[in-house]
Amino acid sequence: MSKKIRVRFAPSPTGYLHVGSLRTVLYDYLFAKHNGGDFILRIEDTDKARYVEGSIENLVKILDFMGLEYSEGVFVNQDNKTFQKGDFGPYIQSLRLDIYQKYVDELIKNDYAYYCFCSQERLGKMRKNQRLQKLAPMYDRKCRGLSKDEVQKLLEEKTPYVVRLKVPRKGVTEFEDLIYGKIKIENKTIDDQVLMKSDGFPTYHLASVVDDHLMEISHVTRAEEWLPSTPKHILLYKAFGWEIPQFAHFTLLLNPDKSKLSKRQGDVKVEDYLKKGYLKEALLNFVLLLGWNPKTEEEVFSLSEMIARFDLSGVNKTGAIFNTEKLDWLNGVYIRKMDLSELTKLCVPYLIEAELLEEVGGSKYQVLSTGEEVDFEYLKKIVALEQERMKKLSEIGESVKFIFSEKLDYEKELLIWKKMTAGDAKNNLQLIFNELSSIEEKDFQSNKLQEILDRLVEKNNLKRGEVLWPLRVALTGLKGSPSPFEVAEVLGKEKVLERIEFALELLK
RNA sequence: GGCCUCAUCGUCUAAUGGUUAGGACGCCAGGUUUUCAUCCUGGCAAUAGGGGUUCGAUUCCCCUUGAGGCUACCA
Repeated sequence: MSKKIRVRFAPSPTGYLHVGSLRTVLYDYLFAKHNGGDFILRIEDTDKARYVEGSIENLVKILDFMGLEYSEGVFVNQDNKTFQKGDFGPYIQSLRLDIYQKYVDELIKNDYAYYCFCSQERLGKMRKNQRLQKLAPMYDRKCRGLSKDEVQKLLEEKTPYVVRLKVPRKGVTEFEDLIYGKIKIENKTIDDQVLMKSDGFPTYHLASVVDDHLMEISHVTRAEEWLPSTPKHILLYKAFGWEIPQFAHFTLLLNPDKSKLSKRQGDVKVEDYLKKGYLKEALLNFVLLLGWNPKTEEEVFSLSEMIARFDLSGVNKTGAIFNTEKLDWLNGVYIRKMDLSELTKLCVPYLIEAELLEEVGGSKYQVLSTGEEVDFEYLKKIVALEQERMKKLSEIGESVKFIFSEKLDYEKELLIWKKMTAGDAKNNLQLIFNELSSIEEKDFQSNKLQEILDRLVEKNNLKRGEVLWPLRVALTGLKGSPSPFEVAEVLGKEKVLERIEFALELLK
């Protein structure tokens, strides 16, 4: 019977969720769920200076929105206050200071760690010199040789100190990474890492090892940047006499110039992408594929399909450039697949933001340009016009603006199709106008209008384009748009006739 | 500088000793369509370089080159 798989996502509350972290959480989550394990959220806030107010709440909210549900960790209640749950105490490191203190004392007692009283100033000078001499900057271990009495004296004098790991000077530390394979590092190249800072907070290294052990994490999963410090962690597990968990390091997401994905070269916040109108499904699916493949040619996966299919053997060792071209395509795929009501719900905020509508309550909306009141059902029809061509939700305002306009603005030449003359266009529009005038409002439906106009084309021995192009332009004012039948249905008889009259006027 | 890691089309990737090096996005061309989009068909496009090992290397080994990460009392 193998040990229960327990995986944690352990972000620092520095303000927002990075898209790279989104991929890491996704992999964490999928790995845990695929193996029937536990998925846990732990907040690593051991750096007071970098803490950003509200970021824990924000993080929890976004994981929740993404559907990446965890069973232990930090939850946010309705008053927006955090609380913890689980068998292993608080999952916020700043609330666990006494625990780390206890373990650090144990380390010192057993001679695996030591007090260091060196000032930051001395350390800085030391490193500068090392650099000048082309040496690797490393702590020179000055305090490692302090006698018990000396330490005692300095402690009594209240000299500020940190606690450092006593790294063996000989030997090799190695481990088997689940993604990278065997990693070997000579101990002499490992620095005597600070474990406890002078403010009484642990460093990442200590806190994560202690917590991963205490929370019974079976697989330590994190980004590649942690690969070089893993031997330090192994040394800690050994010093404590603890079982060493499995490690899996995931590659970084990259800028187009292949450096670590950063703010300077584009958006990195998950919320930025959500705001732009990317669907969570598309975003998840996209980051999934940035470093994992199913070994088949499938590419579109729902969350539950991902859980069923994900395994570490499909995870790559090469960092992937975060290039959103494919994300745009995937987003379109998901938009087209989406239920129309759902899609419309998501589009409404963008229509409001584009200042086309205003919510008046009771799922009624007011059209700002005309003052008309419309309902949700009507908005569904409008969204349906664009469902096939939309790449991002944020495009909806611009692309359906023509529906809401009181008066279209276009060049009259646009009404003329191919080799037609202005006169032809005018005649044809007149024919259409006459025909549509005689139709009842209730028959203003896409398929009926299509029949009627097809008949009109045939009767007058015209080409379809000679009728449909001028009509479409008259109704939309656009070079590219949905078909005139669909637009006419949405617009209704009165507006259709108005717009045709307006076009006829232009062609005079 | 030291340590660690990585290297297939522009991008995401498949192929772990034998394939015309496959797919997807993007791009180009054609078809469908009144237009745009969708959809369909086709095309362009890659094993960083050099040595080995082998009958045979994208694949295994070495070197070079390139790229990235780490090198904090940040995570």
